[in-house]
Amino acid sequence: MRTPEELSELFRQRGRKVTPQRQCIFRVLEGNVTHPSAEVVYEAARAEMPTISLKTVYQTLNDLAELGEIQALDLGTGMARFDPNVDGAHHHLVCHECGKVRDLYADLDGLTIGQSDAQGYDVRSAEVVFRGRCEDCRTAEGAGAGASAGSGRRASFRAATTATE
Amino acid sequence: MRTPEELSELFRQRGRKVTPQRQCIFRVLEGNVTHPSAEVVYEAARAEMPTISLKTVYQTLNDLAELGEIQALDLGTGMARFDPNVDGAHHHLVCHECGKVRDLYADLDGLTIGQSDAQGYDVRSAEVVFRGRCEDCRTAEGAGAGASAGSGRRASFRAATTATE
DNA sequence: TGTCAATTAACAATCGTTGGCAATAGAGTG
DNA sequence: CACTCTATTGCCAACGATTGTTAATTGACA
Repeated sequence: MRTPEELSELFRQRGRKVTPQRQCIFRVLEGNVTHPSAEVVYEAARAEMPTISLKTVYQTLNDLAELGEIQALDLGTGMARFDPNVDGAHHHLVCHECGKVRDLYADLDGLTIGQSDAQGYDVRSAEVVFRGRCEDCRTAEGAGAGASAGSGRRASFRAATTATE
Repeated sequence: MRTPEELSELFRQRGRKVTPQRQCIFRVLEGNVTHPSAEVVYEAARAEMPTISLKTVYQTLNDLAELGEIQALDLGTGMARFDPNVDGAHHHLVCHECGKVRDLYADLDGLTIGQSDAQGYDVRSAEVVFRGRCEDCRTAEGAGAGASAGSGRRASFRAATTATE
């Protein structure tokens, strides 16, 4: 996602008006690595601007997604998550317990399929979602029995991590 | 997913009763590669058993998912899709236009991450969802302009296909 | 045969999200 | 500055998928 200033310019170019509400949402999203839901963006925005409405938040998030400045993610957590990081080459680690999401910068050059394998699909994107329990959930609750240990998992591509909530 | 007979046996073992409704749903799912939604299962079941209720369908699908006999998928199509194929090693091609899903049997040995990359997550599963427009949607509507052609995509793993709806 | 789970119908309720509406505010343009 | 037209707000209704409730009935299994 671009900077709030650049976004303002972009909105103007597209005939959209640059309102304080929208600027507020731009700021909330700037550098946000928590993959927030609309509700979370709403709360954060209200901290600065108590009268902002949930409607406007949804509206603006959709506008941004339309412009390709953020990505709406369906990670199976029950609600849309919005990711200002549109750098493409990253995927997601999702905790099935608390819903926490972490970015996974992975060397997934291999993650494309040839036309012959695409079964006629015009493939535009490939998303990988890794699911498991995050460290917090593991240490917090499951103090006793530890069945897993992730025995045979192989590391087959390089990955670099990035924060999140 | 096992055969209806085996499922019946399994249900009895678990103290669940084997009702005609459940058996009907077992049959609907047997060999079903269409990744049906609950509603679709409901319709198919009603063909055989007109009085079956949607509630029972949801109940039974959840039971089967609990037992690991089917997998509930969230493919971003707005509703849960149920996959009797639990063979693990396959992923999905989703048409963002009509929602059609195709199995993609892919050689994705590479699709595991090492403990060091898992950021403390106890990773249990990795799903890959490829999104695009299916052949039907492409030929049907987009007769004229064809911008794409999927220029630079590389084929980097073998994939075998499987039917779907 | 008897018990207890399962089913049914009909309906309310949930949750995330979108829509309508009327009134007001305010951004952009001239 | 003034005008216009979009945006915002508040409030509430509605959506679609799913789950819950209730009470009455059915039927599987021991």
